[in-house]
Amino acid sequence: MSAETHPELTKNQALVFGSLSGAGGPLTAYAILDQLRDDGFRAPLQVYRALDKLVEYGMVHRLESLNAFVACAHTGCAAHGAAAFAICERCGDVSEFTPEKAIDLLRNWTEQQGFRLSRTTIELRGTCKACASSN
Amino acid sequence: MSAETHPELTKNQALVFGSLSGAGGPLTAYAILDQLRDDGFRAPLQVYRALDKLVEYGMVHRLESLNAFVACAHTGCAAHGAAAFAICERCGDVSEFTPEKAIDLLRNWTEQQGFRLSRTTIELRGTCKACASSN
DNA sequence: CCGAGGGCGTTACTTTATAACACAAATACC
DNA sequence: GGTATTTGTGTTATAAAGTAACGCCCTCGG
Ligand SMILES: [Zn+2]
Ligand SMILES: [Zn+2]
Ligand SMILES: [Zn+2]
Ligand SMILES: [Zn+2]
Repeated sequence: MSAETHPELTKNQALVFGSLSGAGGPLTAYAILDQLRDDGFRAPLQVYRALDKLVEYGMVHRLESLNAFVACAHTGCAAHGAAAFAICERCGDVSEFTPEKAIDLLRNWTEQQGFRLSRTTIELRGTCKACASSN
Repeated sequence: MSAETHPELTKNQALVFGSLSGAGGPLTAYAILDQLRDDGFRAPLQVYRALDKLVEYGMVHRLESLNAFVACAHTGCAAHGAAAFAICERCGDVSEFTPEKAIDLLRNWTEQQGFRLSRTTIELRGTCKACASSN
């Protein structure tokens, strides 16, 4: 897994990305730091610096409502400008999807307002199917 | 100003809401705290507790990508289940709007997934018209 | 060789948010 | 009225998330 079409990650970036990919879900910066203590990580900045780059490359998304980060589910999200996330408040599961039409509508609104859009955050909170049935 | 159709605010809730309404834009919890020192506020919890209720009542929205709070622009947002925000990264201006269609599309997606939606966060970052023209 | 830029490591710090405990006021119930 | 329950409150202390500032080491293009 992980056919890297990536811009040459540095060692720290690769470690952080590995940690996030392996997690199969969102992690906070401090959780990543703890995971990487054995690899020589000592301070939050080491994590944040790597995360900044990974987000810039579209390989990692920041979940604003969770103060956490998650590996992109699409092996490189640079393609689709924006993504959306459904976050289960029961089990913590996060599904990334790409609601193109909804995003188009939002972009249309911004254009009509003369607002120059640079980043779109869409996060849905609720209960996932599994958790809803195991009521 | 402010035709109160409100669920009987307590003193602290009213103070916090007043502070936010008067600001004409988003404030962090700590900024509110500073504004209310003279009214007897001493600790963040006093602000956060009031904010929790105000958000619950739909009178205040939390801007996740800003860690800040803003008074609802529609004199009671309980009506429309979800709102969206365009946030100018230059001047900090925030416009609240209600992209019903986009929200419907998102809700449809969740329903198809069996995801029970409870809260929707839509935040658009970019440059507002005024700031974009005064390049 | 040298200078610029990028990544790195470290210390210290700021900002944002909660836990825990105790008391007061309102509400509900008999 | 008296008593339980809930809701709001004030305070101290602490946790969690994010950044500033500094100096070092590379590497790349002169
Ligand atoms: Zn993605
Ligand atoms: Zn779940
Ligand atoms: Zn609103
Ligand atoms: Zn602006």
